Amino acid sequence: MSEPTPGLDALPRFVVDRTSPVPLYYQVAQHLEDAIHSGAVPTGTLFQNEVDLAASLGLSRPTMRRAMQHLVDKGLVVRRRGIGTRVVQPKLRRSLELTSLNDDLTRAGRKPTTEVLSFERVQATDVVAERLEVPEATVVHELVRIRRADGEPIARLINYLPEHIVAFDELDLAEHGLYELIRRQGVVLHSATQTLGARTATAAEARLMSEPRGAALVTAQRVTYDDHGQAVEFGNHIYASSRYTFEINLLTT
Amino acid sequence: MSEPTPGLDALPRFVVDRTSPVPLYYQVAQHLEDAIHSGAVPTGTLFQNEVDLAASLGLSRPTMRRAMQHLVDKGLVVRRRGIGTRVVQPKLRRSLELTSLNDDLTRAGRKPTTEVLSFERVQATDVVAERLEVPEATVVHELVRIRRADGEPIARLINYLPEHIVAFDELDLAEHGLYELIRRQGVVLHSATQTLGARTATAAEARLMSEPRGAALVTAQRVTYDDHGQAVEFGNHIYASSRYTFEINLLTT
DNA sequence: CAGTGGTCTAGACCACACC
DNA sequence: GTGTGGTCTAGACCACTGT
Repeated sequence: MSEPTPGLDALPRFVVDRTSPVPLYYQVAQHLEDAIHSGAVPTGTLFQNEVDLAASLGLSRPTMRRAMQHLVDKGLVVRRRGIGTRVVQPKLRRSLELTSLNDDLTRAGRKPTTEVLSFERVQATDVVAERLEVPEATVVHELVRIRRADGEPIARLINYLPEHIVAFDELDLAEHGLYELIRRQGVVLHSATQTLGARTATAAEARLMSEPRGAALVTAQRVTYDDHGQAVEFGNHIYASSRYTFEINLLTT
Repeated sequence: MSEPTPGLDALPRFVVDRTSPVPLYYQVAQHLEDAIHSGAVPTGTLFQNEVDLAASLGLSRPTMRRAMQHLVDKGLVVRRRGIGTRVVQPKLRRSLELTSLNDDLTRAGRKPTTEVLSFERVQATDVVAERLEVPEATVVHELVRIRRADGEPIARLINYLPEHIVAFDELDLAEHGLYELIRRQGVVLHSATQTLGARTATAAEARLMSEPRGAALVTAQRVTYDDHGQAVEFGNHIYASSRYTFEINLLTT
């Protein structure tokens, strides 16, 4: 078995900034990540061992290890006892994140627009109450939006939120992602669980999404929780499958 | 703001086994995780501070911290400087993993069966070649399977694998998950990228999946990489949306 | 054997939250 | 203030890999 790139690694000059509030391990990790993504350290490269690397940067070994571990968690390198640290395919830019569709589209260089179809207070149905973990018939906010990219309909988003979460209005919603607005109120988002499926569009949905009759839609149901384990949002969404797919990257740790 | 469960935490008697090959931090993390999942340490509980906890277990603080960090990574607790470590809703049993459909079904208590429709060596089409990162028209293995649960068709799985990966036969495939067979050959799976979408079934597909004509199918395309960044598998799958959905749990860190 | 990463220790100082 | 977690150090010993 021949090594893809057996070369030892001489990292470009780099010194940490000990006056910066940014942790040293993070400065190092960031630097190495940039070097990998820029192609300066190609796939297959074997790093110097961590002891020498720590010494040459004037850091302790635990700090150096922490930087390395950060890269492992991101899937950028693989470490093996007795072998070393090797750069792997930098394919996974980011692991799965809790992103809003808004951000996804912006990142893809498209211009998302949002139309708020309705924004009302309603009594929670049994399904909504169960997901949000509130008593049935509790008053919650229901908001329905259409998200378009370059004018084309991408998704119809229906969200339910507990009353106390909502401190914004239609105007804010048309301009900002829902998560951004929630976070802005000091809510710390912690986790989410999402279910993806498919079904055929009803006639009304097809019209709304500019799709042919009977078109296949991607469906998504998502519940988001804050760091107290409280459900802060339940979403029930449909996506035009001809214009949007979900990408999921994962590590096999 | 009143605390959900203000009680300090008195952990049940527990001593680490210093003769075990299992790392101490892992023993501690496992013990705490069990305590959380069993309900012995309910949601909202505030842990003792890590210094005392370390002392009471006869461990150093870094080791205790490492155990804690493990729980944070799993989404079981939240830590805040100046506040403490709090148990959150243990909803996320496991984050997103690279599981085979086989395992998913077995875990759900259903009986998966696999029928191998074909298992041949073919020349890679341009799409397949691109995903597997091999030259066009390279010979690869193509295998087509139907996965059923309790007799009902759930998915049609089409996979392409580089020739050197395949050291198993149809019989193995009918009994074991594909990933299991790949791993058994010493291949270390590292990461995968998956795209989920939807489309309507063709007449043949509808028949195969016991679905009505024009039914919506969930589509999935997945490429799996080993720890050298080599693509080891490309899958192009369809799922009966009436019988299967994808569940995705994620942390917002 | 020599070289690698994996684990663990016993301290230190700092930033932040709450009283 | 006091108490919490966050960072960092300078060592030590071990387990695994390859020669």
